[in-house]
Amino acid sequence: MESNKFEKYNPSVIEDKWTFKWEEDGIYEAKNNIKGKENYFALSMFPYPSGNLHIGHWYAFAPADAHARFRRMQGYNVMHPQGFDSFGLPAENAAIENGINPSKWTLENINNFRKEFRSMGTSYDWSREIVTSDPEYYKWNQHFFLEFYNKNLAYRSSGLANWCPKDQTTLANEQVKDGNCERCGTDVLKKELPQWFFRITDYAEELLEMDKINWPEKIKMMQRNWIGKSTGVTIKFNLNEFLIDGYIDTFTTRIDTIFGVTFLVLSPEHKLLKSIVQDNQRDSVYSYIANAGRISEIERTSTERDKTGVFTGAYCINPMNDERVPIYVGDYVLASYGTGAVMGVPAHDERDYSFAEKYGLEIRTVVKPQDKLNNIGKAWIGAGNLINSGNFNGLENNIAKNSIADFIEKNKFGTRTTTYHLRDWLISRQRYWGTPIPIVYCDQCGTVPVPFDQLPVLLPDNVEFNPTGKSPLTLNEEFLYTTCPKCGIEAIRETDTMDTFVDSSWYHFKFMSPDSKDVPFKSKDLKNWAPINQYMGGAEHAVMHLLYSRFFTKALRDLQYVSISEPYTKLFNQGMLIKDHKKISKRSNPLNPDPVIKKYGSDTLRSYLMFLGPWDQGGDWSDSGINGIYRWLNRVWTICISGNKFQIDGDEKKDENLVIFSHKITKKILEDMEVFKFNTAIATMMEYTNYLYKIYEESKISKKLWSESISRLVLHIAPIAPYISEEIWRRIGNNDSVHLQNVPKYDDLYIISEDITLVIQVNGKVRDQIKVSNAIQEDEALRIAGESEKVRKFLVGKTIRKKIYVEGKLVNIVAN
RNA sequence: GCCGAAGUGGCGGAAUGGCAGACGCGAAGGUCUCAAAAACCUUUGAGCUUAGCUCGUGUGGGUUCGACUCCCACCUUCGGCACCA
Repeated sequence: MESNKFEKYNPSVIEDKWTFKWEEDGIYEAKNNIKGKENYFALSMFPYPSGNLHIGHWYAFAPADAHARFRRMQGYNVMHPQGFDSFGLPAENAAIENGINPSKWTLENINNFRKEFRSMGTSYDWSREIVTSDPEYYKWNQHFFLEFYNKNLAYRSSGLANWCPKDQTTLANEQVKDGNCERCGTDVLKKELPQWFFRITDYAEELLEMDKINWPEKIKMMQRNWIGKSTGVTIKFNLNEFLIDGYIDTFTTRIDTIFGVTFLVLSPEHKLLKSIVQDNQRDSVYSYIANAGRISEIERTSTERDKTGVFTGAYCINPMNDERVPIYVGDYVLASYGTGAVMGVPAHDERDYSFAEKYGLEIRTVVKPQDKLNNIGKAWIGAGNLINSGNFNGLENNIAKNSIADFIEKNKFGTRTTTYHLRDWLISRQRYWGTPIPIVYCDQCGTVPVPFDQLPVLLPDNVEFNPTGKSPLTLNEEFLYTTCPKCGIEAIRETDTMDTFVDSSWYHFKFMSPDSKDVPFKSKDLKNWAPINQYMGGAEHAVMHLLYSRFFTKALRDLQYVSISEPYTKLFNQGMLIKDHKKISKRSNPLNPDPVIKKYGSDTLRSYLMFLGPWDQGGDWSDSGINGIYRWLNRVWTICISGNKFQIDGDEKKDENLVIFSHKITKKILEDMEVFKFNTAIATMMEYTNYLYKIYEESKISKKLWSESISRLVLHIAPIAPYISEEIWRRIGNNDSVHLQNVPKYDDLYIISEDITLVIQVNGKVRDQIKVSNAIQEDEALRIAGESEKVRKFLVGKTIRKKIYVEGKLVNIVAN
């Protein structure tokens, strides 16, 4: 046994110690202002407290924390807060299944999460914590709801809503994926219900403006597609023959094909349908409508399904040529888009084509295909010149679009129109665990908003959970019955609660002003912190949370609560962590961090997750790979802790090489950390460790340089592995936390070395490498290259055609 | 069907016009040990007539002195959207 054997790296001891100490010293609590420092708000999308943190959570939060720590060490005054998006279905489902109180269940989970977040080594400022199910928080949801209501940004409307039969609630359009409930995957149905909406469509145009935000192009594209702007013409088809002063509006982007209309199709929900249907068709039309209401959304919108429809017996008039056009009902036409009615142009629209083919309707070509082969057996949707189109014959169809639109507007047949795929945000949920909507219904006064000074409308505690499709709050008489704020007679409350995406639409502002009680946030705080400098989270929120948040910010701006238009200046989306080719999830592919932490410690787990690959592309977990990181941290520990065996004066050449290398790795690491390339930053730290390890074994370096190099290494590691770096930092003689230090510096003077390696190629293949001075000139380089024996070998019997010189890098001799 | 991203050793990945495979895992051999583990050292893309050479970044073409990198076409995988008129 060695007598002077140094202490071994023991993660569990040092990690517990520093978690406690950091908390005690409050080193991560953000001051609103620090002289000479720029504020920096780094935010991870806050979690739903679902039980315990799994490694998927670690993958989302640990690299984000490392980046915030890096910014702090760059000298920013960083705020990196955390909170809990704690309203939502799982709590209520747990209550239904196991009889646990949702509030209790939620608070227990939050306690787990807090504890586990601490053991992750996060630098969160817990003094700003947010819990959305806390009345102190959700009263502001109600407050904003009322402000929206007063500004006509919130309204109640009856109509067909997306209905999830399993979760027993309505859903917003954004929360239906492929016709399934985004949460549970159940087929979504349509249900007629009065529901509350936020008028997000008022902001459709502004939401399309994304030039000023630094977000991944992918997310911007998804939002653009979701908003789905299209421009065209709404044109009226006269119904006088059947309905006095009646007409049907249809929206089209292809007004150039107006002369090709041979039928009209109304959606089964179209409001004029029942007034125009003729007696001999009434039975079949009514049974068709009834049937359309029964089938699920996925079935109805499946592109594979045959187009079906029924003739109504009625006709309308095409204003452009006064032709009589038969009107059908067909469920391939959606009530929710455009006007809920389409003009059928089978020759130039694939859907209309298959409908016409099925029902034997005329297919009239009005745009002549440039390539005649393309007109066989399907619709021609390409460009061409107009035929069969009256005065517009011969025009190129894209030009005709304009001319016909002008003509239509001049003759008042219709108007140019812009439509959007985006629908208003349905926020009513027929569930308990959410923010009560602050509205009272009075027989005398109608819909009455709860006055601001009566907020919050508290969510009652004792409620029967009985998922019947009615909000559980309807069963709580104490909640349900109230008096009208206006006239004082008995009235009932709105019993639906708000979509939990309302909670997360403005939470970032509350972090800036956590103590504000009388107003949601103080303008001074907003001035200090808004907008968020760096937002980090998954791409699954592209058209939900991230869209709602942008809308909310703009609405709050127009209500003069905030002065910014975009909440998140920069956005980074991490990829997905997979294991065995499957997504890691609590149920199907679990990966529990506890045994990993027990065996290796938090630092190793954090570092490994960042080392797996580029954060934005996701990672592939392997149980054996983590060994490498653990070995690395042990090596770091060894070279830093194991005492002073170095000479006062080192070897001059070795010292110089180490200095050069040190500055090089710092440059590389700083560049990589800046843009979230943790994997290559760690690889560089490993290279540096390996280099130092060799020196450590030889012991031939000056003492001063050695200790500088060790410090440099520890400072670089600090954001990635906060515990081991803190422990080493203190042990090598520092009194302040490593996390309050500045990142190491580099100087290009050291990086540009005097010698460079000149690569010499013959016909593009490397044949020699020669060390030369970095001041070398072209003619000198070419001469040296030509003299190389290795190069000459490949030039025998050949004629040199060309010589290429890339400054300071390479010579290529072309010969044949 | 449409839009987007990606495809590199046994594996995760690096290199974005100039030495392909950094860094790590795994594997093989060695040192230490009674032994094992750990640790450390060496080797590790394939092939060949092995001081060296040839081939090699999904497939096929192209641009270039030079291509993983740029252009065209295709294949595969993964995301998103999908009867949006």
